[in-house]
Amino acid sequence: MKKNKLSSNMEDYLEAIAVLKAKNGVARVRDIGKLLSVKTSSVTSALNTLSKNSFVAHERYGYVELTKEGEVLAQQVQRRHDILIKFLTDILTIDPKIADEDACKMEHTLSPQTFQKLTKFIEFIKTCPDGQRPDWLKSFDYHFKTGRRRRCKIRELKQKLKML
Amino acid sequence: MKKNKLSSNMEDYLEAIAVLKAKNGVARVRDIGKLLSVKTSSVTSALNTLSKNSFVAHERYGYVELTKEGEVLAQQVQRRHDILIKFLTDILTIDPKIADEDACKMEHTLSPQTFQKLTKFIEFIKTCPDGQRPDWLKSFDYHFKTGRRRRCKIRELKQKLKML
DNA sequence: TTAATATGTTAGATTTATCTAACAAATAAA
DNA sequence: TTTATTTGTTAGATAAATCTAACATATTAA
Repeated sequence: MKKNKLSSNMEDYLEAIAVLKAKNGVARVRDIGKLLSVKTSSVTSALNTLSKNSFVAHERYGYVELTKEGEVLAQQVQRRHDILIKFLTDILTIDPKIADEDACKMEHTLSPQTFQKLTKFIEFIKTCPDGQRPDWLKSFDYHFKTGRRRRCKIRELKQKLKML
Repeated sequence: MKKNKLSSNMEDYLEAIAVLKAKNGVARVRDIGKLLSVKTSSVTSALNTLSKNSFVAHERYGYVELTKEGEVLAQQVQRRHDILIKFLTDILTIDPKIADEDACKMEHTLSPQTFQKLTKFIEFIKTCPDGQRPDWLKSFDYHFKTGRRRRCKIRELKQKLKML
């Protein structure tokens, strides 16, 4: 009983299970519910669906385990979440809590192409060495706060050259 | 019977109505259904909900009209859609069709803070004048395609200065 | 102007995700 | 080891969004 595409909701449960295992060593129904802000009965219900599709292994009253497949999928979701968080916090400087909420909304549905380009874009902007070329992030921060642009080093250097 | 917060789904219907009115002058049930890829019965059902909440005015077998409130909300959604499209196509150079799909997924739920920062960010990057400071978009495109960075004008100018 | 076609509506079923309330099992405390 | 508390499950209800199929109204064409 496999499925190639889980709902955003089911992906959320997988992700929550992975997060809890990483944090506490085990994932319990109660904690999954707390993390996702749903009642435990909703968790049980979701786990039944995920079990039928072989993404989790769960016996009554036991801890929740991810299958190999479940783990792979959870990791994919987490990777996408991380990319989004990085963009939102490091580049747009969104508050961490809001960034996390926004990332949760996007992580399930955005196209692979967008994730790929976004990854490259982040890497491109963040590895921009200060001094060697202008520091985009600082420039953007300055622009966001003041509405103005920072002084342009290239132009100034060109001026100097001319004067010599 | 007002509501302060419509579901993403209902916002989609409002947006579709606005798009059709702009394009064809009128919005018909059939065309709304086509645009959103749902059956006309689903549209009728949605219009009932929107009517009850005073976002549309719709009499049986007639054209669909937005109320003042509906129009305001539709415009807000469209504005958010445009911001996202601009970022995805102009900066990340995502294919227009995919960009549109992705924008549709984000436009209803992202935080105001993210939209605000994103708007500024786009403006900041796009008004970067070529020659005066490095053209970020071209540099990113080069980096995305080759994995390398373009030559650094500042460093070269500094070298020249030293040599003199 | 009637018949054919297109469009819109209604009723009722289905799916997904949630909830409450009653119950069952496991764990902790007395 | 009983009792109390916490945790997990089940059954059944609810809400949103969709669908199909039958029907109603408009529009177009003969």
